Order: sequence, then C-alpha cells, then structure tokens
Amino acid sequence: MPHIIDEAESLLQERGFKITPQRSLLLRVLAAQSSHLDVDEIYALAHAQDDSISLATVYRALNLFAELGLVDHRYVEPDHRREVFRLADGPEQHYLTCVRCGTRVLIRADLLNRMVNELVRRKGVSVTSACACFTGYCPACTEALRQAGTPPE
Amino acid sequence: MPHIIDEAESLLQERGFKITPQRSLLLRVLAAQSSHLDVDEIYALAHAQDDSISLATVYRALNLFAELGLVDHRYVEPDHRREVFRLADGPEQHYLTCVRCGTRVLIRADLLNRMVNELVRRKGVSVTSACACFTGYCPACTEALRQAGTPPE
DNA sequence: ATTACTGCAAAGGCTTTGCATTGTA
DNA sequence: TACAATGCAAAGCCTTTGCAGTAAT
Repeated sequence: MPHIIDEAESLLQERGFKITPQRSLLLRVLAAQSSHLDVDEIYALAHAQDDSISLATVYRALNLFAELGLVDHRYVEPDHRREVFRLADGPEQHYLTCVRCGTRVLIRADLLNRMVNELVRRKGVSVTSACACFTGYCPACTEALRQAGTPPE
Repeated sequence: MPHIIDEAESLLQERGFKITPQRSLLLRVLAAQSSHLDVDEIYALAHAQDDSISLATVYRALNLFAELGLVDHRYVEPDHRREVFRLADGPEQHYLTCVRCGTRVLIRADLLNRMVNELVRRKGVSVTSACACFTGYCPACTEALRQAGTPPE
C-alpha cells in the first residue's frame, strides 16, 4: 500500500518537513505492519534494512509522525510505560493482552465508542482521545482453562 | 477510616510481611485520599510526616501493596507512563484528563463494565483488569468552549 | 545556499537494586 | 536471634537533547 506512504510524505512536505531516506524507510516499515509495535521493534525492522539508522532518529520520526496524526500511538498492557505505534489508517484499535500466552487480542473501537458517547451524554464532557487496555485471557486460553476446570473469573 | 488500614495490616501479617512504621504511614496517607496519586505525591505526603522515609521505600511499599491487591494502580493521561495509586476500597475508577485545565474527571466503572461484558460475550475472552484513560475537556471547559463558539469536536 | 535532519554520545526522568544497617517478630 | 525492611547511592531503562556534521530543497 504505497498510497498511504505517499499521502504521509505529501503531508510532511506541506508542513515544511523534509522527506529523508530514514523517514521513508520508517513509513514503509510501519505500513507493512497490521498492529502496533514499540520503538525497539520498529528500530529493529528499520535497522535490518539500513544499519546506519539511529535510535534517536526513530524516536524523533515517530514523535513527529504522531504530532502530524500520521501514527496512532497507545499504551498496552502489561508494559504500560512503552508506547506502541501504528500507521493511522483505518479505525482505532485497542488491545487485550493475554496473561497466559501473551497474545494481544485486537479490539475494534466500536465498543469503546459507544461508551464514549454515553460518557459525553451523561457527564457533559467531551472526549478527544481514548485509550483502553485490558488484561485477561485470550479466547483460546479462556477455553483451555474452562476445560481444565479452572475458569478464569 | 482506620478499618481499611487494619485490614491491610492484617493481610501483611498473614502473608509474612512486617508491619513497619513506614508501611503504616503510607497506608494512612493513602487512606486519606479519595483519588489516585503518583509516587511523588505520595512520597511528599509521607515525607511531611516522617522526613526520614526514603523514596525507595515508597516504591517498594507501593509495589508490595499492589501485589497484595491492597492498592488499585492505573495509568492516566497525559503522563501515561507514571503509575498512580489508590487504596483499593470501593469501585474501580477511571479518569478523563482535561487538556484545557488539567482537571481529572472521575469516571465510575459501571460504563466500562458494560463494555467489558460485551467484550466477553462477543469475543470469548475473559478480562481480569481494565484500564481506560480519556483525554478531552471537563464539563466546565466543554461549556466554556461552547459559549466561545469553539465547541470541541 | 539555507535550513532541517542525522548520528553520536551525553544527559534526563523515573524506577529498581545492592549493600550495610536497622528493626520487627 | 533470625530475617525482613530500610536508607543511601548507584545502576538500569527508556527517552530526549546538544552538537557538529550531512543532506534535502
């Protein structure tokens, strides 16, 4: 999907930022992913294709992309402190992290949006961004535990 | 509410941990709060009553309390990396942080619980803990912006 | 030719840890 | 008396930043 990359690069240019090989590479790395990655993962993928790229550049580029709205960044369990990034195309995603196998179960935004709407109506607030992180058991582990007679709460 | 503190100390004892002046002080500090505080805030409050307590002890105590389920710890916007703690009595709380005035609007768990239930039903997962953080505008700022003709999205 | 961007290495924040000492049980 | 807990200072981890050199427009 080079389309998204082109759009991203156009935006960079419009805003007076330069299109560098490093930024292009990072956009390609991000575009090849379907879910969120943390900075180290992104750095590793980029470094595999250009071993001169520095971690500082990755941080700077991701922060820039986030400011421009090019990436969706959020925090996931269990390592809540580390931000994860994903190219901002398509609907928002949230995650449930399985404590048994580590799988991240993707959760579309529609459920959360309903909650947000109710929040807005009942509390009189307005919401610009929402982050929901869940810890629990993925469907497979939930099933496995049920059969083992140790159903999770 | 010394009741909660007594229960907490009993649990410590049951599990083979010792009741030290520092831990008691921290429990009292936490019990006096109605919403989540970060480590520095807790340290400051404790230090005001015992200026020999160290930050390391605060970290160790809070981590222990969290393991024992004595405190509810979560992450809030905008400083997502910093954990905040609160004595675990009463229902879970989530927060919306106002980007205009910094207020934290408290959100009871019931709305989120409904979402969690639907998640469980639709996805076949099980959920052990949930964290929802919102960024937006508090009711007062929402109203102020509406009147200024700049309604937030 | 400008001006932004990069890589490097150092510095910053927050949190954890090693160790000798203190104190609880 | 044992062994856990504390305070201190150092180390760890992730992220940001200053700077001199490099490259995009």
